[in-house]
Amino acid sequence: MSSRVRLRKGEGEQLRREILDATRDLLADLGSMELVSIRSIAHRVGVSSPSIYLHFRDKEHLLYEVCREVFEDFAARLIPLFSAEGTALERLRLLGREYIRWGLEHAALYPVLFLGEPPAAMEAEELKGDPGIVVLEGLVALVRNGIEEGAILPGRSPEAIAWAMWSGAHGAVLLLTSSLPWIEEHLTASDIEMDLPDTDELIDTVIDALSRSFAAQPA
Amino acid sequence: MSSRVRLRKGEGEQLRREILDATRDLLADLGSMELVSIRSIAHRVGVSSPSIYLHFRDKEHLLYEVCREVFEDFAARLIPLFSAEGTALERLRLLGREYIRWGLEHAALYPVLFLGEPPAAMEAEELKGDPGIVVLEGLVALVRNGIEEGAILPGRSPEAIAWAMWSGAHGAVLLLTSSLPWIEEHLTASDIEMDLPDTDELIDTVIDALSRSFAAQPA
DNA sequence: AGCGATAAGTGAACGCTGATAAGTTGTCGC
DNA sequence: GCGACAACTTATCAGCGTTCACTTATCGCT
Repeated sequence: MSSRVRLRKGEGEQLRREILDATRDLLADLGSMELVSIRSIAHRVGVSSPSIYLHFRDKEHLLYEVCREVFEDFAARLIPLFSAEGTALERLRLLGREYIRWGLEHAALYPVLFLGEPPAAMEAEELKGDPGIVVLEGLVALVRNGIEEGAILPGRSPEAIAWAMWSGAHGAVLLLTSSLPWIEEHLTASDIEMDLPDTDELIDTVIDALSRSFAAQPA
Repeated sequence: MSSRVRLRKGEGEQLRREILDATRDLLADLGSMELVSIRSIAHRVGVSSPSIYLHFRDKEHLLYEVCREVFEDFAARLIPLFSAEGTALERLRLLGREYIRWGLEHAALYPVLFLGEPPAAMEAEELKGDPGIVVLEGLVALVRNGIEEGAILPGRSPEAIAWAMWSGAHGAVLLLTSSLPWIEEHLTASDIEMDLPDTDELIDTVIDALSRSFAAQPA
């Protein structure tokens, strides 16, 4: 309850920014959309809860906007790799690694970004420049490129190959951030004997598996 | 509000079963734990909401119990495949396919089962026979087996390979059930041009990618 | 048959949530 | 200095998970 001073007459947009920042921070702290309440956001900003609704239609839109901003960072990290050096396959490996790394760094936000869907009341226009879609398009293009230049085996559609790679990276991020931690914890609590994979080795294995199997010539 | 008749004195456990069934059905209908309220469960069973608490400590435990029952079905479908015919690699392929198929069939429950964690107040003992853990152990054992019999390339730990395969299947199920549907819908709504993968081809591609890349001899 | 014990279930309430409507207050242009 | 409007608050609503105190029906026992 920072007891903000009321903004001057044309400066209402500043509150919008403060709300977005506070929401992003709370989301990263608590790791789940449900735990972030409108009231807690308002409290952190130092404002009453209905003030949120002066700038966002509802909680869903606010969270989507936050996600979209974080997605911009995601896109900024991945898009340069589309034109990195090396063969298309090497660029795919880089991309996969960076994707997983980014996902692990943003463990709390990743599920919100990649498992939820955009608000139902979202107009198609707003979704147009969605950074996630842009990266996906780039990935498919990169695979298509790899097939054309002979680095990737033909036979499968570029979309299937791209989505298969996405599947591997997506699954790895989610297993590492959501399943592995509690399995690890509960194994030590009970007396079940079970070895768990090393994070880095799992990442290497996923990347290797996906890239090797599509490579035109065995590495 | 079916206005149930009150059960006789030793028959209280029947309500427990009715609650579990109603919860499973509601969960499959609505596809999210948050949308299933204690009150809606109670209403469907025809009982007042505090009655739920006569049989379950809280919502989390109730949902975990439902998940655990569904997990039993999951385990029942997968465990036979551990001892199916063919090489370890062929069994892994079967397993991967069945895993994804099961996930797609239980699209609403899959995220609840595989993304949430068990209740914090769960005692280690209760988690002991968790069917998910059993299947995971079987998967690792199968990979270890495959390495020993020379069907799977050594060099990576069995845990890393097993979890890499899990990653691919996990990611494929989640992408197919959560991302692909709304991407598809929003693409047609806006005028973005983008091809999407065919479901069956994506599954084939993921399974092929993961199994081929670990195979000792190229298929 | 009647009574005490207990299982089965309910009604009302608490503090939380997202959201809305109506009201207040500060600030700007004229 | 006054009207208009932007910025923001207070009060409120319905619904959520959960708890407590209460009722009611059934059982075993004398």
